[in-house]
Amino acid sequence: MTVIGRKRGGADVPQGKRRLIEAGLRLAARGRALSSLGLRELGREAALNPNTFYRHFDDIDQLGVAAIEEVTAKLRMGLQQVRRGALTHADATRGSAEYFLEFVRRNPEAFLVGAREIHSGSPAIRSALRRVMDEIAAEITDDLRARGFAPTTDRALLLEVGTAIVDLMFHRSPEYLEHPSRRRAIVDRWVRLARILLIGVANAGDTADRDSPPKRRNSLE
Amino acid sequence: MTVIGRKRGGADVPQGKRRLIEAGLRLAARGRALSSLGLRELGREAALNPNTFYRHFDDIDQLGVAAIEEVTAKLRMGLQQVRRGALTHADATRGSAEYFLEFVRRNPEAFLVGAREIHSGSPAIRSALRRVMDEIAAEITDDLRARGFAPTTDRALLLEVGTAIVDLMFHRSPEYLEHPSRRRAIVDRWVRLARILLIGVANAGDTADRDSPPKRRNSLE
DNA sequence: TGTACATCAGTGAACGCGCGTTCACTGATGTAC
DNA sequence: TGTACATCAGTGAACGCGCGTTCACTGATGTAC
Repeated sequence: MTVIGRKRGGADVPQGKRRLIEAGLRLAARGRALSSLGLRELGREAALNPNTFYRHFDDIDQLGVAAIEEVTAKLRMGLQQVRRGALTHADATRGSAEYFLEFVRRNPEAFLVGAREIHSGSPAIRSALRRVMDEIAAEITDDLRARGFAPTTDRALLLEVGTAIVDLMFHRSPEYLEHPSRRRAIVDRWVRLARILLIGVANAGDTADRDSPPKRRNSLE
Repeated sequence: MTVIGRKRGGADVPQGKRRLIEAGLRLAARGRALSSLGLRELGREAALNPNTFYRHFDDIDQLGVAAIEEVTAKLRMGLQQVRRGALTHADATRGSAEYFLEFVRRNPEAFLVGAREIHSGSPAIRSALRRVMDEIAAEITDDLRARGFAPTTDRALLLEVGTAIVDLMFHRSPEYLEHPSRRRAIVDRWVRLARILLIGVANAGDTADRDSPPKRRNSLE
């Protein structure tokens, strides 16, 4: 009641702004860079007057940042949901891969854009994306720890491995989305690599800072 | 002498075409997608008449493909050169990382564009990039083999690990280029991850197709 | 409860500019005989 | 060796179109008193 500058009872983001953001994601998912979208093009896609854009943004980069923040918020929420159900019964490696993929499948559009903008976008866009990726990596790491995996290994090292797993999956996810027939093989490969990384870190944790070549440790060969 | 359609005694690529390609790389390295470059803009950057473009290309995508093929050819050549010198004396892991980085440092422009276009570009661009990356991975794999690393491990699995290493380095290379002060730390991280992958594959090669969780194998913990 | 005012999302017309593209041209190099 | 012709990279002027941006407007919602 005494809140100032907050109109329309709680609907924080105006409809037109939402539609422009969604239009941006839709267009960018077709293969275009977010920053290369025209603002008349956006207006058309959103079925809005071209200059409605200026009510909400100063330029397209600003819309890009807003769009990515939508995406990452969505991802973070989706992850929380899926995680509770999927992770209770399954081995950690395959479980991690699959909850990630469930999200990818459910948000192909957002994901194609995200995977693309991680290297292209403005600093703001990139840091928003890195933030979620690091968050997922941290979740994987904590999950492993909670399951008693490699208890003597340095947590920082485990986190690096988690980050590597996320990076590998993230960068290959467009391939996953674009070739449904190869999905099985791609997932198998992810699982294999994740397992190798985990075996590696469990066996190498205590020598990771030394300079001896890895072949010295092939005791099982 | 009897070659038809081959004029000007061997100078295959006309000067203007070269200048346009180089202008494209230069502009794209500043952060723009190759496909978003204007062709008048290219003409300006190349100090050429705008429509000289049409002498050599039908559209900007075609220039993009030509540019990427230049880059990858350069990379392939650079790799061969650097490799001979660098790989004869050094442990395989660090050596591999460093010859890669030497190339990155010497061709920052081409590399920033490459890392960006791997997810954005046209199918032709992407497959050209994947080709070099797979080639590098194969070189790493063969190198490991030649050094007698993990002789009983399936070559295909070793190749997957090599590919993962290349992917990780490739995707993080813009970060490497953009933050000179963090270079040491980034390289150290690459080396650590590569070593973990190699230890992992050496220890896990024979169980990679089974479903047992990795923690069962922590015999060294 | 009513009235007057403020705020703000969205509209429609209009601007000037740079863009992609086409055209007919020039001049240099290579080829035929 | 000379002459006539073909090829092709690069030029300069011109076109019409769509773009980003500005402006003054409308109409709905919220606020003051």
